[in-house]
Amino acid sequence: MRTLGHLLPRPQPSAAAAAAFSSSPHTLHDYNRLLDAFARDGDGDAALRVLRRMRHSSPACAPTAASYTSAMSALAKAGRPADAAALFDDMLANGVAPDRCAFSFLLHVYSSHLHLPSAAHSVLVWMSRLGLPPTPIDYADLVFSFCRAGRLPDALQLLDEMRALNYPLTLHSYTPILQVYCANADMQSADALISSMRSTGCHPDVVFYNIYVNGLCKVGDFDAVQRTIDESGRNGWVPDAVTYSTYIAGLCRFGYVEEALRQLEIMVTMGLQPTVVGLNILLDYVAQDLDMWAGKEVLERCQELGFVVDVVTYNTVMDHFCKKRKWLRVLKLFTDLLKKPITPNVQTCNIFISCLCRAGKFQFAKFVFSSKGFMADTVTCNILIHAFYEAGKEDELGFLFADVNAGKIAPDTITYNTLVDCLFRSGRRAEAVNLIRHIDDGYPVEPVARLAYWLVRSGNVREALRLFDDMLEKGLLLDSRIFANVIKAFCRKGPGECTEMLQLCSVLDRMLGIG
DNA sequence: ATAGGGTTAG
Repeated sequence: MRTLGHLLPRPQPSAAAAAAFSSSPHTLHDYNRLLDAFARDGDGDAALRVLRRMRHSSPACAPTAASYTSAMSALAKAGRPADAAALFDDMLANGVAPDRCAFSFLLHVYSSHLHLPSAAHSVLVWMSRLGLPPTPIDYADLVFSFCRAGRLPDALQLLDEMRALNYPLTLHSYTPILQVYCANADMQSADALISSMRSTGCHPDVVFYNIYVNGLCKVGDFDAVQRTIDESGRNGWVPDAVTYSTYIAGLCRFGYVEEALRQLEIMVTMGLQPTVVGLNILLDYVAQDLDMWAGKEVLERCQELGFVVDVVTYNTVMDHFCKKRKWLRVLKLFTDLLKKPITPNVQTCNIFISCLCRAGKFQFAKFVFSSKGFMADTVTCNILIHAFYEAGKEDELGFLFADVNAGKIAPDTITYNTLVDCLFRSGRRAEAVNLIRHIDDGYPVEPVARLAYWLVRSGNVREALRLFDDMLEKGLLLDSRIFANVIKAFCRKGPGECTEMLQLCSVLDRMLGIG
């Protein structure tokens, strides 16, 4: 293995780009088809170029609302939703009247991409006033957006407005509401929602019930799950692979692995294949309890049963072998994976690097890190720091910090936490303090809290106080997590109880600015 | 034909 270049997905050449070069569009229809293709590809720049060309070619071919909407779609798909929203303003400035689709798309961008439900709501009001009635999808988009923003009352009010306008309430408007109830483990409200829907003739479908089943699983009410599945025929829906996969994953999470495997059999005899995701969760949990690795290779068994596996399946299994210190298994899986039409992702490489470090193969880990085509990310960085410190090889980390200093890898909170822990464990107290003092964002809470813990535990209370004083002087507030760690550290010093209550109290007074 | 449903690395 000389290069890992083939590990990374290559950007696909744009079909639309090819079309653009092979034939020169002249009519509006041609241009709009081209824009549609760029929208599918998510090529925002190309779409903007087409718009410019339409305006400036001779004879000019003025873009219509449909042209702008396609270009907005291309920008949104390219991860540039703000540019998409700005293009709507361009359209207005160019005297093009937006049609219903343009408004709908703007609403979608505000609600789903920019997470601005209030802005999306004003689009809804705006288009309604212009006599362009919002579609059920627009309403569902907006309900979803309110719910995701944690604004359930606004979402419910929107449903009331729809009822007042005699607007048909679709399943898609109810689904986000159910999600909120389930996320809050409020299954009573979920039940009430379902009965009120049924009474108005809106019957939930599989997806809706799958969300409901997921909610029941989260609270561990498996009797209700079984009941829901048993009554499905009467309620006009058919459980699918996701229903069972959700059920099975839920059972696994509560440790009912035997029952999970039983449900897997039921599911297979019903002619349903587990979804990849469901299979991955199952493998993840089963691996912890049963020693099913010892016998037959699990992935081979999965393939015999015709189960579809993906990169996450491989990652999951590799990680479990790695934790069980079966290095050769991991290596075999990794090389098997490279032979398959499955593309490894960053996680695959990170699991592999983590495995190499645990196995003590630091040179190999470094080699993979610097292989062409392997893009190290923050997690890679954190794995390496932890592993090299653990092995007392921190002096060899230069290769990593070179990339961090060059801005190729951005450290995050976990990086700083890890560094604080590692520096302290290797007796480099001053370096740990220095690190935290010089982070660009300025004293991030978690690393500071960790540092405070270490300082107090190692008897350097004065050093901790100096740190807090500096923070207070800079106008920073001491987060409750910092207080919690200081208290924890003091109370850990003596067996059972805090032996230095007076000192703790005076430190807390100082932190509160009352000492 | 179209929106909404589970998962992996530190």
